[in-house]
Amino acid sequence: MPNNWLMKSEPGDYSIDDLERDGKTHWDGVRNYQARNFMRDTMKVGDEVLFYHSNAKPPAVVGLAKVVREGYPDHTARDPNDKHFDPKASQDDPRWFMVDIAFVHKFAEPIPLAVLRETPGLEKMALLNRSRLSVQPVGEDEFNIILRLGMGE
DNA sequence: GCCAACGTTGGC
DNA sequence: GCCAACGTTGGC
Repeated sequence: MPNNWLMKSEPGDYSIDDLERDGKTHWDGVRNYQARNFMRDTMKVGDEVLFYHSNAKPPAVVGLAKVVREGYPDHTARDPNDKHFDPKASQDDPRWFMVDIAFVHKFAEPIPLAVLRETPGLEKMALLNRSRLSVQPVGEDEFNIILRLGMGE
C-alpha cells in the first residue's frame, strides 16, 4: 500500500512551478538524518507527495507530486562546489540520499499553514508539531483532508 | 529581522 | 555519554 508524504521547499530555491516546468526532479540537498532515512528506506515509487512552500508568504501546501525513483545517493554531497557539500560523504559511504519526484497537480489555491492549523483532523501532523522536518510521512486521513481542501471544498 | 525550536558538534 | 555551544530552520 502506498504511503503519503509531505516535502518542503523554499519557493525561491525550487517551487511547484519549477516542478511543473521540469516534469520531475531529484530531491537533493537534504541533510537531516530522519528525512534521509525516509527517502533511503521508506519512500516507494507511486507514493504521493504534498508539495509545501516553506519560508513563503504565506507558507502553504501548493500541490501534489509522486515518487518516481526510490532512494539513491545524493551526488551533491560529494561536490565541493555545492552548497550542501559534505566532506564525510564518499563513494563507499554516500551518507546522503535522495528520491526523484514528478509533478502531478498544482492546487488552484494554496492551502496556507494557518488554515491547516485550524482544520479538524490535522492536529497531529508533524508539519504542525515538528515544523523543521523537511520530509515527513502524512497519515491517510490527513492526506485526504488536505487533498479535499486543495480541490476547493 | 527576530527569535524559538531543535539538530549537530565537540570538549570533557 | 553528557551537555553547552553553535548553526539552521522557518514562522511570524
